[in-house]
This record gives sequence, structure tokens and C-alpha cells, in this order.
Amino acid sequence: MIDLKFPDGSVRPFDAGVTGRDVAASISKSLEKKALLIKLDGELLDLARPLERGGAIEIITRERPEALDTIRHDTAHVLAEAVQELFPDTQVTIGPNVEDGFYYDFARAEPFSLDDLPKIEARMRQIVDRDEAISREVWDRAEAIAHFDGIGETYKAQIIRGIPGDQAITVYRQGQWKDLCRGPHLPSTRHVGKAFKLTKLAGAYWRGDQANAQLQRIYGTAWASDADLAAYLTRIEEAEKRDHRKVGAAMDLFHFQEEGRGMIFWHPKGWTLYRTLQNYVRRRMEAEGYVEVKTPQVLDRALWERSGHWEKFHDDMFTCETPDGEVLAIKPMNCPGHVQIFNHGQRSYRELPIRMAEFDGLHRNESSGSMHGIIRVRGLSQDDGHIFCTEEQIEAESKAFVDLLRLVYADLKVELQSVKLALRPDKRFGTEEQWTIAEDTLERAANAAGVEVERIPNEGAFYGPKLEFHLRDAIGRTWQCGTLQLDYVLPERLDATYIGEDGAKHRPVMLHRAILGSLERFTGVLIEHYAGAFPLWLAPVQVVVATITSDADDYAATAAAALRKAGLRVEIDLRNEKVGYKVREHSLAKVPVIAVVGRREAEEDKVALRRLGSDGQQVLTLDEAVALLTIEATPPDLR
RNA sequence: GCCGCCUUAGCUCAGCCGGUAGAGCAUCGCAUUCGUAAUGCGGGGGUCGCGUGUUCGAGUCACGCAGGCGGCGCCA
Repeated sequence: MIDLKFPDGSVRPFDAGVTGRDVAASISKSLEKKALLIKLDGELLDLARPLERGGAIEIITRERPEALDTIRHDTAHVLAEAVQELFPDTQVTIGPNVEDGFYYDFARAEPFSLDDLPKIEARMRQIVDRDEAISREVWDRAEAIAHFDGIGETYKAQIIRGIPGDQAITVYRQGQWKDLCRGPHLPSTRHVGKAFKLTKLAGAYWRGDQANAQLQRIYGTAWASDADLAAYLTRIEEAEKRDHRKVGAAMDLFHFQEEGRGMIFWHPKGWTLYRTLQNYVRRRMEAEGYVEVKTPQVLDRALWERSGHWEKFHDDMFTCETPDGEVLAIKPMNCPGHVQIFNHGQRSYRELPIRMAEFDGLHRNESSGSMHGIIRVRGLSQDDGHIFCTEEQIEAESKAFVDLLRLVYADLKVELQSVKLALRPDKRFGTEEQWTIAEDTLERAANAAGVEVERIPNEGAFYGPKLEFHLRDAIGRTWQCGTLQLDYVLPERLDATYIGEDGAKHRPVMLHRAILGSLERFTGVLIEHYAGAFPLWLAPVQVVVATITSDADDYAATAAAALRKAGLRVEIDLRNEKVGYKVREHSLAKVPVIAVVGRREAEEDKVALRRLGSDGQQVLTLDEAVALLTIEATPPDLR
């Protein structure tokens, strides 16, 4: 006998080997019908799985979030079954869940076409209608390998070879079809339901390695109900409207053209936004003791060889050659330049830490497939900084940086998606001991600043581990923005030294850090975050003074001049159009404040303020309006 | 870089089985002076991404290239 404890606290005895379905049936007929899975001591299990031990049990029905994960994974299995029925020459590989859905990777000589998706979906619905029972089998490892190799499923055989020896090899069968899978699964394909949709096709490398074969990936989304699916599709559609490329074009912020792939042409409004952001972060940094420098755009290849960048990145660097045969590289980053300034003259321990900042342009020959609007570009600049310090200063400097970053993100009202600690990569410089110290120090500093990190192996820079601060774009993709990197390597390779208290030469440590990261990328993320409707202090155009009739033209000019004198970014709209037309146009252009002036306002020295997103108006005297808007338009660090 | 898809007016998009290009918005002109999300009328605007081929004839079909989009890979 085993004891099962139910969520209401009651404990009941059952025979060992009882299944979740039996347990549900013992409660009610309807629960047996609705049950999809059970959870035993936190572990999800198939409804038909015999229970050999007792514990806390929950019956999982369709409405539960745990069920959704299983529905998605089962949808992936139904997808795989449909694909193998329709395209028998296809091998299955893996099909995990992702946010809002799933994918399945297939190995097939001929790629799928977009036209195949509706056919596959139709077959998937048939499989759901067939209501194939899903059952779990435990296989012998050697037999399983031989079996999958024998039927030409070489990827599956390879996966089994990689499964640790103490783990059971489980195969799930649904109808004629079967797949190696850990489970759990729904009782039958009917429970998958039809609230799914195949969304996109993509190529993906086997095991994420470019050296391996490229598989055909089919992405899909699946939900517990049609209403949830419809809501999801609407949400995605809405989110796509926030795309910074669309908003940027609509607001006339920037453009690209073929001759400058990955190179931004910033228009006046976009550049105003960019400079406003840059000036803000520059002030925040100056207040923290940073000193700003400017280093050359083009430097001899020899310097990049010494720093180690040439070896790892020369294909990704733009280079040029003089008629004399000198090979120069356009700088992809500022670090070696900053070390040159540090190295100029003799440094004392008394000067440390030196916090050196630079906002100069950088160029990287990013591969064609990696460019993405203004978020990933070839020409960029960072709110870059390098802190030269002693080992003892690392932790305090790191914590101060994380604090500063959090302050800036709070000012900008962006939310961190995740903070990752990128650990030592295969290709690296420096000793194991240095890496261990560096990794642990970064984690401690982050924790001290109240930030939990997720350790990710193999993702660090060649010279040191990185803290990565990730933000989300409109449709949920995440992008690394801020970063903090601890580096023992470059000071050594570029021979940076300072004179210590003991009169001897010492090696400083370098902290590479950026709060926003690429200003271009951050601007892109901000555009999507605000959908172009920026807070007053960031908005490229803060106020439009719009007239109702030409009687008010002179007064509008007076009002605009007064607002401009107070430092506001003001446009004036004297066009011979109805005020409704003007309001609509400037609202669509996301101008935060429209100051409407008609004959009445002109006579009384007033303005009628209309805020973006509200249809009321606030009638103030011109002086009051100037005072109010000036306060509102003050950047957060100057308040 | 790899896989798939897309590319027609400034923008968003129509254009069937190959027969010589269309709408809305924007722009320009005229009228209108109208109090908070589109005033009316009229005009101009296109080597249909680029190239080659098939054809009597190509926006439409084929091939190549470029750029873009989605994903993978890469990201100092």
C-alpha cells in the first residue's frame, strides 16, 4: 500500500501500482475524464504511470499551467508524426518547448517550403482526431540504439548514446508512430486539442554547432484553448507594431540604404533622441568620477595583434591599407586605446581607480545574417568605460557599477530581463586561477548589489568573464545591453603598470563596462519599449504649438519662442488645416504635448495643452505652461 | 555565413491564365479660417530591387546577384 496526500490535506491509502487515472476515478468520473497528468511530489507523470511510492499528489487538468507545457510538447510530437507520415524520408531529432510554443528539428535532404505548413497542420488535426493512445515504454539501451540505427533514425541513436547510463531509455508510442522521449505525455492525441499553429520555418544546426549538418526547424505555438491561441496571435500582432524599424520610419528617426549595410543614417529627430540619451548617461558617469577621452578611429594592426583581438576577430574588423603597405584597422572597440592612455607616463597607486570613458564610434564587420535594425549594426558607439584598479578595488568598483546601471535602468523605466554571468570560453587567455577569481568576484559583486546571476558556461570574452544585462524587445527577443567584464589579460598583454605603495611596478586590473551598451541597440530597445511614446525628457519633439486659425499665428510664434527659450524642443504648426487634423497627425507622430492656440488663447496669453494619450485639455497661461513643462522635461538625473 | 521567405509610387498595399501599371495615405496647386484623432476639388509622381534568359510580348515564367525579414550560427 502507498499513501497519497491530496492538495486538501487528506491522505488516502492506495494499492502500489495504482495509476493516476485510477486515483482520479476514485474521486469522480468527471475528474477522470478531465485528468491529463498527475504531479507526485512535484514531478509530472503520465496518467497511466503505475505509482510505486506514495507522496503528495495533484491531478493536473487542462486549465493548469503544467498541462500547457505538456500540451505544447505533445503538439511537437504530433507535428513530428505528421511530418513523417507526409515526408517518409525525414528523420526526427529533437523537439523541445520554447516560450509560447515549441519547435521540432527534422533532418531531410530537401527543405520544407512555407506551402508545406498548412498541409502538415491539416495532417496534425487528423492525428488529433484519430485520438491515438500515447503509451510509455522503457527500452534496453543497446537495443534502442540498434533499433533506431536500424530504421535510419541516426540522430535518435546518437541522442541515446549521450544519455547518462543511470537514466532509463523511454520511448513513447502514439498509434503507429514512436519517439524517444523523457515524457511525460498526455493520455492520447485527442487531448492535444487544435489550438495550435505552425508559425515559422528555419534552418538550425544539429546541436547548435555550425560544423554540423543543418536541420529544418518548424516552429509552432499551442494553447489550452482557441481563445488563448487567438489572444496570443493578437498579442504578437500588436507587439510587431512596436518594432523599432517601423516606429523609426514612421517617426522619421533614421534610415538605412543598400550602400551602408548595418550603417545608420540618423535623421534629426532620431539623432536628438540619441544625443539626449547619450548626454544623460554621460552626466550620470561624470557624477560617478569617470573622465572622458577620445582615442583614434584607425590604428596599426600591430596594436590589435598585441591585444589579442586580431587573432580572434580580424575577419570581423574593417581594415585598410595605405599605399606604403601599412595595414590599419578601424577600431571595433576602445579598450586597447584606453590602455595606451593609461600607459602614457607613469601611474601611481594613488591615482587608482581610473575610470576612463569614451563614446566614440566603433565599426565591426558583423556577418550578414546577424544585422538587425539599429539593434545590431556595423557602426555603433557605446557608453564605454574602462576602470583601471587594484585587485582590492575590484569588488567595490563592480558593485558601484551594478548600482549605477540599476539607477540608469530605473530612470529609463526599462526592466531587466535577466543577468547572466558568462564563464570562461574554450578559446581564452589567462590562467585558470585568474579566471576562477574573476568569475567569483563578478558574482559576489552582483549579489552585493542585489542582483542574482545565471551562470552560463563558455560565453565569456577571451580575456575575462562577463556580467551581461539583458533586455527584451517588443516580441520578446532578448538583447545584451549593459555589461561588466573583469580582465587580467589585456593589462598584461599591453603591459599596463602602476607604481605601488612599495615602490615596485604592479599590474592593474581592468574592468570593461557599459551601462547602455551600444547606444544604437539601446535606442532600438527603448523605441520598442515605449512604442515611440517617450517620456517628455526623451521625446525628440516635446511640444507642437498648433494654431486653430491664422489669427493666432503671431501668438503661436510668441508661445513657441517662450517654450524654446526655456530649453524645450518645440515645433510650430501654422498650416491651414483643421485643428482636428493637426491633433491627429501629431498624435500619430507621438508628440507628447500639443499646445493648441486659437483666438481665445491669443487674447488671454494662454495655451491649451493636450497630452498624448488623453483627450482632455489643460488651459494654462503661457508662463504657467513654460514652468510646468520645463519641470516635466528635466532629465531624471537633474531633478 | 547557413536555411526559408520577401522586394511594385515617399509609405501601406492591389495587380487573375504572360498583353505594356492601380488604390489609399503622403506630396504639390486651388478653395476653405473651420476649437482638439482625417475639409473639398484638382495635378504630378513608377526602368515594377539589379542582371541574364525564355517568349511576338515579362511586374507576372526561369536562372543568377543584391538588399530586407524570420530563425540558426556569430557577437570583443
